[in-house]
This record gives sequence, structure tokens and C-alpha cells, in this order.
Amino acid sequence: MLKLHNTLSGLVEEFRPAQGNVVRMYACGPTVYDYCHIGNFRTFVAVDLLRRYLLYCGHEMKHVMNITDIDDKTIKRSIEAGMTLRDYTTKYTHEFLQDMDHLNIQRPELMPRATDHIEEMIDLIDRLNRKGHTYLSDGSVYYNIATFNEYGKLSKINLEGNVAGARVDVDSYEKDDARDFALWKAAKEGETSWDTHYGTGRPGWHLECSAMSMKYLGETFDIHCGGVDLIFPHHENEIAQSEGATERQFVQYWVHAEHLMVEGQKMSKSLGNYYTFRDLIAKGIKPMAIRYLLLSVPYRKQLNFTFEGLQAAEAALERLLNFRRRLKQTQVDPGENADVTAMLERAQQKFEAGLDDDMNTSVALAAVFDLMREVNAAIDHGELKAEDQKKLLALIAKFDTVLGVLGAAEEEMLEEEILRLIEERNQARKSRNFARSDEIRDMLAARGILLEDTKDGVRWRRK
RNA sequence: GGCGGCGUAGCCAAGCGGUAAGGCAGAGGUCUGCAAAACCUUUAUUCAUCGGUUCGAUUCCGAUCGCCGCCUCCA
Repeated sequence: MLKLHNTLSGLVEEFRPAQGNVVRMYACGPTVYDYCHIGNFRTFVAVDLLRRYLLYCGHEMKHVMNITDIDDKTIKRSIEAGMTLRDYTTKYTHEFLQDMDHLNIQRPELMPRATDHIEEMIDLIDRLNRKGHTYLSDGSVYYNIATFNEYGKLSKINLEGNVAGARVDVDSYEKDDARDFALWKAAKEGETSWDTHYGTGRPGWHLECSAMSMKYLGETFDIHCGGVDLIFPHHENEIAQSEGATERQFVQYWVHAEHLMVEGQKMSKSLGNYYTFRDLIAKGIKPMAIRYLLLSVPYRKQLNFTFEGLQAAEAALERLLNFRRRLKQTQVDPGENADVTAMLERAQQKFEAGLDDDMNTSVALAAVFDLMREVNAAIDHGELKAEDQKKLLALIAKFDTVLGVLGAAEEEMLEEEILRLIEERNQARKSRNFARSDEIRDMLAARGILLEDTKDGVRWRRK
């Protein structure tokens, strides 16, 4: 009896990688016939957050993300573009990785290409063949799902944790030959193909993920991620392929990211609300605002992606950055304040409890904002001490190893000219020459330097 | 038609039986020459609707309405 986990509750307390501290994780990557749209990145950000939190928890990662460079559309588009498949997919893979970098998504340990693993795929077909799961038809090899009696267990199971199996009707699949899927497809005229003992052709879509995940992660691994639309048939078929061949449990945890809506509507080209990451950047949206918005709603929830939401994300992010800047620049006395220590501990506990609960990022973010409010009040009252300041900065940095939205605290070099102008403005203000002081402030603002008058003196920051 | 998810303040949302987190926007206040930033206060007697179970339901059950996804190699 195979066990199938659906949620990642209790990550710190209960989740134990099968291989020591090394978490073996596979994520279905992009198909590379075009630019990914923003919904794709919702999934990739969710996977990144999970990866980062596992690292935060002290695990090591062996994380594989495939590059699907051999599906129908990619082949078609490369022909249309007059490029070789390899050149075409290399181009779009490069674009994809650039977008990943801009969204601060960490690179997986391995990003294998499907077309580099034809041999492994053939070997897997051989194994399935030996166990009687396949049949030949018109030069193609099909998986006979009637021979795998657990077919349907992933997509039919109730993913939200209600009574499993209550309404599962596996029989309808077993009778239906139409549910069989291709492991190897006979070559079509003009398409890229490989010569093998199954004839000339190319692998079916689902095969690459079974072959590559097991090659790099072993026959059983910890976590398999992807978008919800992949549950059926893609992941269902991966299970059939892998478990059919190995007779072992393929995956411990399935993590499926929900889709998003744009302005309350389904994203589609006809509605004009189909956005790639690059479209949004071209509109002047900051990458970190996109990342923040995408991660602010737990991955299991369909999030509503709106421009108003992007503005809100940017404002929230700005506030967090200001807070960190203020924290750094505040002059403090030596020592430690027990109240602040308590705030710190509460925040860390809530942050981790949130993420432990199946990556509830809403709760984790609330913990960060609660902390910010409390610490701001402490600073206002002059209650922050040197030890607190140090610990807080460290904690914020630690939180951001997971969230990845703040970036490294910039060590800005004070330009002598800026300092000189600030000093000149101070003199002007002292002599109540506000026309001149405003002139200087505006001049600096025009160059992206914002001044704030506080009771501790002038604070400045770059916009 | 089959399977599944969702419907919480102006917007984004947490919430998993015990009396509504957090963010954005808005309002008032403190501070300031004016700002900015920050802080304080404030904004849902109520969680799509109607029933039911319970001492008690946003949370469980049923029905209704609305939105969304999968069932067609589309993340």
C-alpha cells in the first residue's frame, strides 16, 4: 500500500528527508517555446520559497528542474522560426533564466534538458516493456494503463485532506483505452527525431520527468512540484511510468501551485490580460513587487493578480526597506532590552509556524509586519539597544533568505557632494532660509536622494 | 456530464468549532517651517444566501446562487 502525502504541514517538526538532510526535490520546469507568462512564475516562485525554507530549516537541497525542449509546440515554433531545435530552445532557456534571476529565484542544483536524456528514457521504456506495461501500435509505444491498477490515485484523491477515496472511481479508467498515453511517438515528417530500437521518433511528453527525476534523485524522492494543471495527466502518468517500472513509491510529497487570475479574470490572450514577466517590467513594475505579490498568497490559493495589488506590494516592500534602513541608522546605547528580545522571539516563532503550516506565507508576512510595528514603537520611545539592533538586523536578513524580496542591505557610499549639500541645507534652515533649503531638497530629490528630517538629524536615502 | 477548488471590509487576504490576523487604500491625531518617514487611533456585531448539527459556526453538514480549474501533451 503506497502512502501519498498531500500537504507539507509541520515542515520543521515532521518533515524528514529520506536521505539524511538532503531533500530531493523535482520541479516541472518551463516548456521553452515562448516566454513564460506571469502565472508560470507563480509556480516557480512558490517552488523557490519552499526550497529556501528547507534551506532555512537546515536541510541541504538536491533540486532538479527539467527543461522541456521537445514538446510539440517547441518543435513547431522552432521550425516556424527557421532555427534548429537546439538553438531555439537555448535562446528561450536563456531568457527564462534571466527572468528567474530578476525574480530572485534561486537556481536549482540541476537543470537537465529532455533532449539530453533520450537514452535514459529508452531505458525506462525497456523496463516498462519487460513488466508488460506497454504495447506497440503504428510505430509508437503506448503505456497500457490497465496494467497499473493504481492509476488515478493522484488526480482522483481529495487534495484538500477530506476523506480520501470516498468518491474515487478507478474502474472507469481501466476500461478506457483512450486513457493510454504514448511513451514513444513515431516520427512525423520534418520533425526532430531519434533512431532507437523502438524505431525513429521522439519520446512522449511525460517520460522525461520520470527518467530524469529518477536518474538524479533516485527511484523514490521527497518532493515533486508543479502547477495544478499538471496533476492530470502529467503527474498521474509519471507515477504510472515510475512506479510501473520500479514497483516502489515514486514521490513522498506532491506540491501543486494553484493558478492565478488577472484582474479577477482568467488570463488569456483574447482578454488582453496575458502578461509575461517582460511585459510587466516594460510597464515599469519592479521585479521585487512582482515577487512579493506572487508569494503573498499561499501557493494553494488561486491568487488575484492585479495592478492595484502590484502597487500595494510595492508600498509594503518600500515600508519594509525603510524599516531596515531606519533600524540600521538609529543611534543606540549599549545593552539589551528584554521587551525587544521577546518581540524578536515571537516574530521568529510566528514566521516559522506559518511556513511550517504548508508554507502559509500570509501568516509569515504578518509576523514580519507585526515585528516591524513593535520595533518602530520601541525606536520611537528610545528603547532600542545595541544588542537588539544587531539581533533584529540578523533576523530580518534571516527572514529574507526565505522571502528573497529585500536583497542585501546596500552599503551606500556617501558622495561628498551630497553631504556638502545636506550641510548647506542645514545652515539655510538654521537661518530660516526655507526657499534655499527646499531648493536643495528638491535638487537632491531630482537626483534620487530623498531627505527626511528626524529628531536625530537628517536621514537620507536613495530612491 | 464527471471530479475538485473558491466566495471574509474599498482592494489583496489569514482563519480548520469558542466569539474576525496582516498588507494596501481612506479618515483623525502626534512630530515638522512645510514635507517625508515613523508612531498612535480609527474602518466587517460580521464572514455569498437559506436551512441543519452544536451550549456555541466564518469554521462541520445539506441546498441554492456566483466564480475558477482539470477531464483535449496548457505551469
